[in-house]
Amino acid sequence: VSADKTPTVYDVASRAGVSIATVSFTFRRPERVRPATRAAVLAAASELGYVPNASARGLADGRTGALGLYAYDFLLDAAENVNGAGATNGGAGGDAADDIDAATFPLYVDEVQRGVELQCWQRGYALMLGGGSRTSGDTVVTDIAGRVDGLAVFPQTVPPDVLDRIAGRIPVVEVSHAPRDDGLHHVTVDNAGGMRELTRHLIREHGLRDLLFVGAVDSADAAARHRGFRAELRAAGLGRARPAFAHEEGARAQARALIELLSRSDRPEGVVCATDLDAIAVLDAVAQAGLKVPRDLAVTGFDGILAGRIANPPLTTVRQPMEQLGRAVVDVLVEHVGRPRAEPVSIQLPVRLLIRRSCGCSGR
Amino acid sequence: VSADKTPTVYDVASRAGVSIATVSFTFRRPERVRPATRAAVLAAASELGYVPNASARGLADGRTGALGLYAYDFLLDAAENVNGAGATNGGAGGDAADDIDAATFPLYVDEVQRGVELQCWQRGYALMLGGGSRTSGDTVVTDIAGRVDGLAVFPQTVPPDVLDRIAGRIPVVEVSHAPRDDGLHHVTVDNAGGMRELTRHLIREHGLRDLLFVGAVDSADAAARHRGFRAELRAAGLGRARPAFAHEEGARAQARALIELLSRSDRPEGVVCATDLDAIAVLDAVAQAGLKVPRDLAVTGFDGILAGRIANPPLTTVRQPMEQLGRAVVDVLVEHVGRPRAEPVSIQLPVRLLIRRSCGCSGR
DNA sequence: TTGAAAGCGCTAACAC
DNA sequence: GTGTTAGCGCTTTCAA
Repeated sequence: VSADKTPTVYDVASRAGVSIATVSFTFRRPERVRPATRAAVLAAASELGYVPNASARGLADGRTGALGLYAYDFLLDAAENVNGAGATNGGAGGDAADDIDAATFPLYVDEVQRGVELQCWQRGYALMLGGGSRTSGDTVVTDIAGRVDGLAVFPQTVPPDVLDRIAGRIPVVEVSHAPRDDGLHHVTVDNAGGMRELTRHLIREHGLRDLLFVGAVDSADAAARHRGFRAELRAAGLGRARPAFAHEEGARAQARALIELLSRSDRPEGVVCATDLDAIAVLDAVAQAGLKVPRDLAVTGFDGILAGRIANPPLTTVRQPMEQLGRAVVDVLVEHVGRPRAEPVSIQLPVRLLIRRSCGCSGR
Repeated sequence: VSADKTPTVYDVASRAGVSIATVSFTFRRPERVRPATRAAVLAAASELGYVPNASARGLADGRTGALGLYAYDFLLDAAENVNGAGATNGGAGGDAADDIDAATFPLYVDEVQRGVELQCWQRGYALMLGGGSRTSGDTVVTDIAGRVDGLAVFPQTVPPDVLDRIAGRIPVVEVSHAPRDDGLHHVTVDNAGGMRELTRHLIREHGLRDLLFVGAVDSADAAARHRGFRAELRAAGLGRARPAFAHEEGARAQARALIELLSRSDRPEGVVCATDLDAIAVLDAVAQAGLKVPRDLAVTGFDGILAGRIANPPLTTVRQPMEQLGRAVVDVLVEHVGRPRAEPVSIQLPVRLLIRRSCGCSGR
């Protein structure tokens, strides 16, 4: 029944005895084709095993019907970092090598990605996932930008000028980043507010006064959290906070420094971390320093990833609505398809305090 | 500097004072262009903010540079099913509503997908994720098939005739399905062998003789597991096994029936499940029947998902190398790009027994 | 080394 | 309601 080449509209048309326009209409605007004709076309298509070529379609109508998410090498990075941190902590312990490692998956980005996927299906879009590594340069993100109607990127993942160029072509949203005047759309969460609430909990409910902030504040998100932390200290009259602790020399060096710090008699009463992953590393350091959480000090995270929940003790943290974040990203993109340089939109989602046990509460 | 339309090769060419062919060559075969010319083109491209149109490229050279993974509505389905089963079991318990639910994510498919992603990046391909729901019909999968150079699908996700049609156009691999004569590539694991090993463990190490198999055997995978189970019983001289237990009326009905069955005095000594998710549901039923695992009976799973590891007690199971599976899928696809009707390839990956506590062992 | 030109498969005016 | 036809932006012979 079939030729050797993959069938096109022309093949279907000639087999059905109609023009290619009619074939096209049959698929795009069925109601404009007489039922009998439509049936004939469909029959021919099915007999030939016709599969429309999306490239051709995209070229012709200027839309691809897909949204893009640039994943960078977060996944690979994450795996390395976590291993480096020696995160064998966590109540679940480590199974044999090839068992799933909750400290690696799912992470924050994975949950956001899931939200993006779900919402894409719902809005009738396909999702183009692109992944780069540090070595792949800008070609990958540009490449995926060339194949979608809208693109989502995580911050610090793509050079600003590259993003700007892409934003001139399709809508771009920067996930999880405070609005800034870069012509991109932004979807983020209330980092500062969440951190204030968490810090307040530590101060009011647990009477802690000497708190240390741990984690790099190199991203806008982390900076906002640090800001919220300090603001709340100030509000409580605890102005003279220790400087934020972070070690650039890598996870191992940071761990050592942390252990050293915690072993001193003037160790803080609580450690407030920029992320759950940071907190899990701290939990590890605390254990290595021969101390117990929350007995000897409180430790808190930020994000609400699974690893924090199965950590030992379970991490008190601030939960980000990651799936919602992902869904919101898609909504913004879909709303702006075809209008690349439209007025940038900013959405901020609320966060929620998740009281577990690492702060000293007796909850779960 | 810029016009209002997104720049094309023509714009770049005219700005650089060359032909479009030279622009194209500059990107595709830089070595064939004189350095000075190349530099001029690159400069023009960058000034204009040129982003190549992937649709046009795909149309012209017949390749999209992307691989596809059709996800169906596994994710949505899973969420529903699990909730329906009332799987509030598991040691981690349930946090507030918007916390992550380990019984929902990551599941088997999520881990495989992750392997697919990782390997796609590595091989220089983008990944097109398509998701359908029962209502979306075949259009979605056909649509994504039309935009990629190779497609991976989970079994029972796409009607055979649709798959066959697609396979005539691009290579298709059916993930996690025993080879069958359908012209598709297959990547699967040693389901029967893994289940035999697990069953043997129960019989030899724990002296169990009255084992019940729980779970639908409607998929080839599950069928292979059931086969392995029975084979091992037979080998141990325990031929008269109970019939496999599964309830079509939905998770709730199955739970009720299970509780009823377990409450009887002639309850089995062990329940061998087709999947971890099944096992977690059984754990739940056991608890509701007022019994304790493994004291009153053993329960085992299959897959090795995270939820089983943080279940209470931790699930003894057979771990599938899911990430590897995903990577293998990509490799097969990449190897066959451009050769849709090539000889089908079959790959079977080994599995590994994961002894935890639900079988009665004292391990972790 | 570079340019001219012929498509790739489909969509959407526009004409009939 | 259906057919004709002009592109969509890029790749790739083939000539120059």
